[in-house]
Amino acid sequence: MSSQLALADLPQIERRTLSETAYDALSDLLASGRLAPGDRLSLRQTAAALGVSVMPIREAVSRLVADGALEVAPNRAVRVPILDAGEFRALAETRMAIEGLAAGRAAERRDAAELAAIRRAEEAFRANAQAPAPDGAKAVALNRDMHFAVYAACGLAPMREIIARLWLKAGPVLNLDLRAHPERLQHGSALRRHAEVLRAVETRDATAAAAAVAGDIHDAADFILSRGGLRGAESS
Amino acid sequence: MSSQLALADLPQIERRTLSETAYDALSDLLASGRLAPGDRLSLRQTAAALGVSVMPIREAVSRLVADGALEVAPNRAVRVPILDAGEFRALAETRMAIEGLAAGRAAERRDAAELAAIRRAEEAFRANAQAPAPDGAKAVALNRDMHFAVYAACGLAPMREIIARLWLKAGPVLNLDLRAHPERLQHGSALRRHAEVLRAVETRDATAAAAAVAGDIHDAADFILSRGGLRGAESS
DNA sequence: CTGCCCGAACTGTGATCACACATCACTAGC
DNA sequence: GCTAGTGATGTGTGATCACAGTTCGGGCAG
Repeated sequence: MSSQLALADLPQIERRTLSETAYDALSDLLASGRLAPGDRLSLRQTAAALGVSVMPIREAVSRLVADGALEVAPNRAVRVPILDAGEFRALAETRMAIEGLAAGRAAERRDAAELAAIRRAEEAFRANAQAPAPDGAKAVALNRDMHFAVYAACGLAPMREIIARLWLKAGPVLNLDLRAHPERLQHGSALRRHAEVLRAVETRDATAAAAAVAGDIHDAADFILSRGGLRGAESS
Repeated sequence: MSSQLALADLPQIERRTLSETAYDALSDLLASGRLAPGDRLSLRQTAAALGVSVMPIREAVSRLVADGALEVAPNRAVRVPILDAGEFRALAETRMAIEGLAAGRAAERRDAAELAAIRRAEEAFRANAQAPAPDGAKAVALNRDMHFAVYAACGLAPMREIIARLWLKAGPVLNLDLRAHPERLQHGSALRRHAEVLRAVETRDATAAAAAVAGDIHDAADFILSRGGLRGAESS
């Protein structure tokens, strides 16, 4: 029957639950640094803000708590975790190890299309950073795009999920600062590190790619730590 | 006041929500392989089995879904994911990379107490495996204890959480088989690999520790893949 | 003016109900 | 006899209500 052909062209109707939408919305807030460490979150208030009942919010929040991106205090208050210097350092070291691993694999296995995507992401980040007035919020998103363009080429889906979760935990600490002071993009090392990553991926140099990504993470973490905004922080 | 001293000795009352308890119960079922890939899970039935309402179960299940330990089919049915050969291989490779990393760090940083704990875990696993009639369920638990005794010595809390999540995803596939055929413990390579891990940690040989853990994971994954129980599986 | 205390408002947790949808057995129609 | 439609049953999802606990501010006593 000809109708079969017409039906085959129909796009699948996407079935998203409100919980997923709420999870995405809160994730975005956390990853972009619009929720700062220590900020409290009320189920009812966020439910009202998103125009839904508390149920979808509960599920979204409980997932984020499981990810470590949010925490429930013994008082049962939900808030963005405040990392002390030691926890932040451990998180940064974990990221350096795992994201370095992923970048190394990406350098070895990437194909032409993936390389092109990484190159585009690097260019976009550079264009914004070198602009007369860099956009902090945009820089956060473009930085994320650049990193995940690399990790997408590593060929391991579980690895990408793990890294996404790590970013959820580190996002509030890292990006709050970047949003507030986008000018450090121009003097910071991110630009140079990204160029190193791109070059290593181009030449299939796994060791260099891992070192460049680890260096990028290390520099950013060092900057945050030296600024001393964390509880119990001491420089280096 | 002397009552202050007496009060200080009181252990903290643990405030566990029903959701957490349910999560632990389901995690245990998954990690030990008592829930097999493809098994369906009904919220109402499990709620009745645990003697609670569906609410705590919903939160527990949604967390496990977020971890990838469960999945909701487009039909909205909750079930244990059925990994095809490619997915299983990617998961195994990710585990080899990350758990190898953790083992390497553990070998470098372990202190005497951690070494002793690892040694005890290795002995316990060996004792059960070399018994006339090895206990499959016990072997699963002891194998887990051995691995996590090593990872606990790596000094990075986020790394341990990541590995725990990976085990949740791989558990049903790996341990279902081991529970059914515990006799392969006697001929399998797990015993030898564990001894290699212990030796490497004793001598602080990071490279050897990483290789031994990766080898252990590789051998188990290879065995599962060669057995061909996975969709789209071909040997090696 | 300062300290304590009590109560109102809010928090997350859990139970219960309502709803749209999927599945499957069964039956009426070809 | 076989297919398509129909109903009952069970599913996850979402809303609403009830409750114990916390927090915070206003008012009373010192």
